[in-house]
Amino acid sequence: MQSRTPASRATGRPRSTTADAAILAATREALVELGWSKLTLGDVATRAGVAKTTLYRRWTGKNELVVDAVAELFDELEIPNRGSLAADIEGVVLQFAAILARPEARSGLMAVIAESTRDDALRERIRTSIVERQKRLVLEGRNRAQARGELPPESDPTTVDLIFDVVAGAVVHRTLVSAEPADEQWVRAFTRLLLVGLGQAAD
Amino acid sequence: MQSRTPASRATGRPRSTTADAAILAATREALVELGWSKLTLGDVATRAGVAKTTLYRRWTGKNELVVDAVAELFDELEIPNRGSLAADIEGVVLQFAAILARPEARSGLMAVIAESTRDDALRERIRTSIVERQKRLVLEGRNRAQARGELPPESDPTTVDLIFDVVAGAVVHRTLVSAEPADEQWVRAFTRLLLVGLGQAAD
Amino acid sequence: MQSRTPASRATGRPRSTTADAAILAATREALVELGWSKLTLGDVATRAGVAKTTLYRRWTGKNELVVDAVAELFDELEIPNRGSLAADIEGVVLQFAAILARPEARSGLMAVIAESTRDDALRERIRTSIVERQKRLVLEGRNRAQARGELPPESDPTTVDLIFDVVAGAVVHRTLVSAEPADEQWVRAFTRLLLVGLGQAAD
Amino acid sequence: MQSRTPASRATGRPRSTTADAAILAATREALVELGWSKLTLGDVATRAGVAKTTLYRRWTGKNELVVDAVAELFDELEIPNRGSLAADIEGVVLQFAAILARPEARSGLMAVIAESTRDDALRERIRTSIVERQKRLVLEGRNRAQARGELPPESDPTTVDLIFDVVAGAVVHRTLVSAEPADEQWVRAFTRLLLVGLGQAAD
DNA sequence: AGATAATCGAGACGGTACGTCGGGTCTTACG
DNA sequence: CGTAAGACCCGACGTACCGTCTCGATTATCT
Repeated sequence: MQSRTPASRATGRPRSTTADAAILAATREALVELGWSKLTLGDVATRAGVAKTTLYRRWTGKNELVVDAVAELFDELEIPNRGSLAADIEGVVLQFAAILARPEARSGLMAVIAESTRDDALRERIRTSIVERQKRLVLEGRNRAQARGELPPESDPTTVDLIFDVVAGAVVHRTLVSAEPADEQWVRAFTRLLLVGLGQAAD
Repeated sequence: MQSRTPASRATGRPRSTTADAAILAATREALVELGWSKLTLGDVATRAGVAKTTLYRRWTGKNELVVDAVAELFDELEIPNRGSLAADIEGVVLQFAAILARPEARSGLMAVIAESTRDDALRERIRTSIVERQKRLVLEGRNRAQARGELPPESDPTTVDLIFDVVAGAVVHRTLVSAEPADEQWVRAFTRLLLVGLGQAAD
Repeated sequence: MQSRTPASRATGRPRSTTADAAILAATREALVELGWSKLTLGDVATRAGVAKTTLYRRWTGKNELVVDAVAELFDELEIPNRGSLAADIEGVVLQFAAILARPEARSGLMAVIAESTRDDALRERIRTSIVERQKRLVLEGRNRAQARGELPPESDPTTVDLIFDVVAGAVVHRTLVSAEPADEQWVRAFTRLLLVGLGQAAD
Repeated sequence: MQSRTPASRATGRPRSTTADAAILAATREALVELGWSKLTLGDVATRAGVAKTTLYRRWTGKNELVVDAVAELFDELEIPNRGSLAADIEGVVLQFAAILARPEARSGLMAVIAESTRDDALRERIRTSIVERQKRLVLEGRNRAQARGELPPESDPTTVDLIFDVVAGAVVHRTLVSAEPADEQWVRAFTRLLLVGLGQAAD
């Protein structure tokens, strides 16, 4: 995840193998307690039982560290096989909402996105570590729905991006901006809208 | 916008009436040049030709100031009357995307949302100043579509919230997270998805 | 004391006559509680029940105000007639020491002297308001001693200055720098030294 | 001079050894140019080529810093051996007057004394760093005069304090309060007064 | 075994911005 | 005009973190 250069490592004391995980865990812990803006790297280092030097040797700054700490959270997402497209969508959206309900995800994710608007390297890191990695969910769900015959065998690749933006964007907006819970009722209404559209939604 | 108490202002020198606008404009200018994280209140004060104390007398901190500075940007949004619901949606989404393309909106908006995850007062301020204020667009669009007969005369109030989250969330996610432009082509695809849903989208 | 211009006062509301005394009293009170460096003019104004404007209209700054407030303290000094030069000296020195034991004199006096090292106008004000005004004590004491025949009828004017510097300097140094009390025992030893000198002091 | 704890310094980067001297020199330089009240710690740090934090790590505030900066000035005092007590006194008093003629001593010394009237720790620091340290001059002068037979072999310890207060006080008062130069003529008259007293001074 | 070399904890370093405080000025409405 | 109130600009305060650096002490691999 961070920019190691394992090739040139021949001699000298090797880096502590446990430090990385300790630092990322300490980062999430600090995010929960303090939030993004009050999180300091000195504090993270102290929590991780590590010197500040060690931290800076592995990450270039606060942004990169938090991206890595947050990215891991989303790896636990999985699209369930509930027998229908609607049920599958509802399942994964609920999982996503559950992650966004955790404070380390809430403040960490939005903050690095905000920073990324002025930092191309950071944006790329986010894209690689989070966005592209989770598009697998949309792909898998579509494949399954096509196998079931619920969706036509289409192959427009931009549709995946569109759906990802709509699903992720709606859940994020609901939970973080509107600050309302994405509970089962909301998820059902959202899924219905996604499947049949506005025109038929009122049937 | 900021917490004035105009009732109790009887004595002493009155607050400068021009300072507010100058400060908000300076804030947007600084957001463009520096972005959220490098924006300092001292710098904003200097740009506005105002003392730091004057700034702190009116806003409690960076977050509140930026919320107010950004909120004004969205007031220029208007839902056009293009004759059909699809065309109306496309029009307002394009306007929204245009605002989000401006750097002062990009970094400012996301940053305050990030901070609001740990600050209830800030979240309320965002909700009042930005979110609720712009829901008027969804309401007006729906009314117009119902008058045209494009939508059934429905009155579920949560539908407005849902649509707002889906539209705003999708555009924000597209432009800021996926970091792709919300151009005409994308907007058309998104509007189609919104109107007819996934099931019919591939016709 | 302060720079009034009573000639040109013809029209308009007359200055409050009680304000001056209230301000000087408030200054001494604040000196006691806070000391020189923590004394603020805003606080003095509040204590005196007066607006800051009123204060600045009458004094140009903190230094001038404190000089005036402190100068009044020394006006109560009087050289007693105890029948002998030694007794007279001891009496006036004890009075002087008593004034220097009061906190408003301690911190106020030294502070304005310190400031006067960089401010000629302030130094002149101190000289006029305090130093020259109290040299009357030395003159009177010498005249009385000459009348008694204790001192030869000398007329070197610089001797007065010398004695004043020695007496005032010694007491100030004893109380403020060495921070020891100028009690009766010390005053007796000092007077003996002053009268008969080091050579005979050990008899 | 400042509160080092050299015992506990085992780990971490050691403090810069050159910084102390640079800071004290910068302090004296700033005292000359600006005087006490306009001297700022930020400016001193800049002059010394040092960060403000480094300065605050070693001194607790302006007062303590100036005490140390000024105290060094008096270390150059030495009582000369001119063959007689009178000549020795005149010599050291002239040296003392020369130091007090320097602006860094004038405003710095009086200001810290003024502050010390409200700050016991500061008073103690002044006493240790300046007053007690220079009493060596009186002791040495007395010993030499006793060896010469000019003074009786007396041993009252309070006499040293008394003489110190009288000499230091008189010179300080002459130069800073009366604001007249302590030139050779004045020093001669003062020494005569000190040796033979008022009674015989008019011979 | 000893040399070499990169890592480690610790903490001082030069900076930058913070949010507050006080100084002295100015602008109101009132007397 | 004087006054009380209080906003104004300005500059310094002392603190907190930043990211870098310099230590002595480890802990590996390579002679």
